[in-house]
Amino acid sequence: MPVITLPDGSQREFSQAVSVLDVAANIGAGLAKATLAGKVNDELVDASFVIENDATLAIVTARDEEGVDVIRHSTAHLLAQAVKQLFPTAQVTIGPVIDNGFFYDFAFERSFTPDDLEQIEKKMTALAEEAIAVERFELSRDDAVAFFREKNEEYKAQIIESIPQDEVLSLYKQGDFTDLCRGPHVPHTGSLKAFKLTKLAGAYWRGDSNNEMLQRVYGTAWGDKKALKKYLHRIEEAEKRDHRKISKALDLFHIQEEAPGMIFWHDAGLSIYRTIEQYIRSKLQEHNYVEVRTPQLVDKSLWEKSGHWDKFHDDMFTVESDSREYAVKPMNCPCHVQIYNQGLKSYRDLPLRMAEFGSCHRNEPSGTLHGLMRLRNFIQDDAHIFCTENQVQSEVSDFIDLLYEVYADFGFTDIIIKLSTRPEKRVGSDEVWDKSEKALEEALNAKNLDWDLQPGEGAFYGPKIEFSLKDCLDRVWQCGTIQVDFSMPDRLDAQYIAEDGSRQSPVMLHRAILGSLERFIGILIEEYAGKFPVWLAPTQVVLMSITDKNNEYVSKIAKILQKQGIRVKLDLRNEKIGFKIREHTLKRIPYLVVIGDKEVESNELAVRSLSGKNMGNFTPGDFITLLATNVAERNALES
RNA sequence: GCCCAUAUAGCUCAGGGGUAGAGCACUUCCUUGGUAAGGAAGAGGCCAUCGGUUCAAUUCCGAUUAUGGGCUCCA
Repeated sequence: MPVITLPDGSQREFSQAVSVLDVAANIGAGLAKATLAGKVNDELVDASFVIENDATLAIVTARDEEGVDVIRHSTAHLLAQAVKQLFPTAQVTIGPVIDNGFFYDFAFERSFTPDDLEQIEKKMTALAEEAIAVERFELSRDDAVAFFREKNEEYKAQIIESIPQDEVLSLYKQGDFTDLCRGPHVPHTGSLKAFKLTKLAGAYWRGDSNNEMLQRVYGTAWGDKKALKKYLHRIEEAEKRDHRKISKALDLFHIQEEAPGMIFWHDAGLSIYRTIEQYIRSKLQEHNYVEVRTPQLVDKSLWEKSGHWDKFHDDMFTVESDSREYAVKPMNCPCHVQIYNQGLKSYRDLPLRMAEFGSCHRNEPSGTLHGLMRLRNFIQDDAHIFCTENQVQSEVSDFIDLLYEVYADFGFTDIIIKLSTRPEKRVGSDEVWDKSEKALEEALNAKNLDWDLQPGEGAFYGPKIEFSLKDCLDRVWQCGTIQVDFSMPDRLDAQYIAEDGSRQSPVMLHRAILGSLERFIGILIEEYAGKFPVWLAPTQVVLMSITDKNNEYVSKIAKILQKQGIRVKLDLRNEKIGFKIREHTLKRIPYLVVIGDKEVESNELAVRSLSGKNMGNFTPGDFITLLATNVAERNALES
């Protein structure tokens, strides 16, 4: 006689064991129809799950986030069923739920084409309309292996073989298609009404690049058509923020075939670049860093000594000259140690914080290049902190504070933090790794920050914290980082004289706030959709004359503004004012100033914001104050 | 590096086995116009590169390079 407690606290008593669906039907026919799954005692189960004893139950429908995930998972199965029907020799592998959708990986003798994708989607729609029942059953591990081997599903069999033998596995059968799955799933395919296959891609079997490549089909699925449409629209809007598109429109930079992965910065783009660089420089000064500059080409022997050659020589550019081999620097740290090594250092010199806007080249694999986000040549706001072991914790802590201060100035609040610990291939003793990992972890915890652990993802010389930001399509890019390194100073003979007169190796902290300036600018462009705040905008003001009679006054005002360091452009063309406004609005200029006879007469400026608001007339002095305030406070543009 | 797709005017894109198309931008002329496109005329292309098929290739096929979407990698 189970008593079922519903989320609103009400209870229903049944005279015998009941399924989730039974309870839903008992509440109402409409709810029964909408039921996708249930949550019994907080555990997600199928709608067919039978409740024997007293339990709490929440009916899961497409209105619940979990319900939508069930739909996504079931749509992945629907995709696999459709593929198997259209291409019987294709083999299924895995098909998990991801953000906003799902994917399924297949092995097939030929590549799927975009036409296939259309066909598959049509077949899926047809199968969904049939409302095929989805039924769960169980098999022992060995029976499950035999089951899939018999169906020529070698990949599936292999997956199951890696599961412990004593486990009982659940399988889901819908018509002629059966898949291994933990579930839960929708009761029948008729619950799948709003999905779309989005892209084809390659993916390695078991995520290992030594394995063969499978074909991955991505899709999105939602509770109803409206939600699907909303999502597709959102993606469309996000794509408009793509930094490559905006940069073309705003004339910020270009890349060309002769220099893949390297940026030709145009004047407007470089203006943003330099504003950021200057800003960081002022922060470094505030936090007692020194700035240095080191060579682009350094003899191979230094990279051998630092350990980079061993691990990364394939990814380094080299130059030969006078029978010597040089490497174009992929990072700045070994060079910074060379500066540190000039002159004997005392513990009194530590911590020594050495910064460089260092231009680095890395021969990244061709398939990884991505606009400004992943390049072969980039400049980091790099620095190395040489300190004693006892100073590590406070240096890490101070750095995190500095990083948050800077990110806040750029308007970023959604910062993803990951702590990466020792990889398999590494240098240094376990004792040293223990110590460094603990130092990072404690610094994070002391600040109550949310972070994820990435075991085995650390650099070869030490653990690291990564600070990542998202682009317009929610792809995550690492920007800031701090890495503890007990090894390199030793390898490159860095030392200091301790209080007791002994020679000690300093600890080195590798750290960057923005990371690659290029990448950071890419993210900024997408974050702001090109509408840069005044302090960053390449052109802050455009002065426009109504007729050429006003040109002389406009030029005079321009000189006054320029003298205050304001980035001004003139538009004295023989065009209508509406035309000029449109053009500069499309160029995302923060302030447009209209100057006609009235303004010349009153010695004023008619100011219009990028958002189209008429801000009224200003005296030149008041307008300068307005700009100066916005720059000083790093205000975002008003919307 | 691997899988798939793409490459036509400065930009965004259409086209198609036999003189190459549009819109915007550009140039010239007219227009001096008060808050998101005034009008007219003109110029602009080795259709990414290299091969192959063909009487004929920008179009079909192959390779290369680059870009885009993923996968792997990212000191």
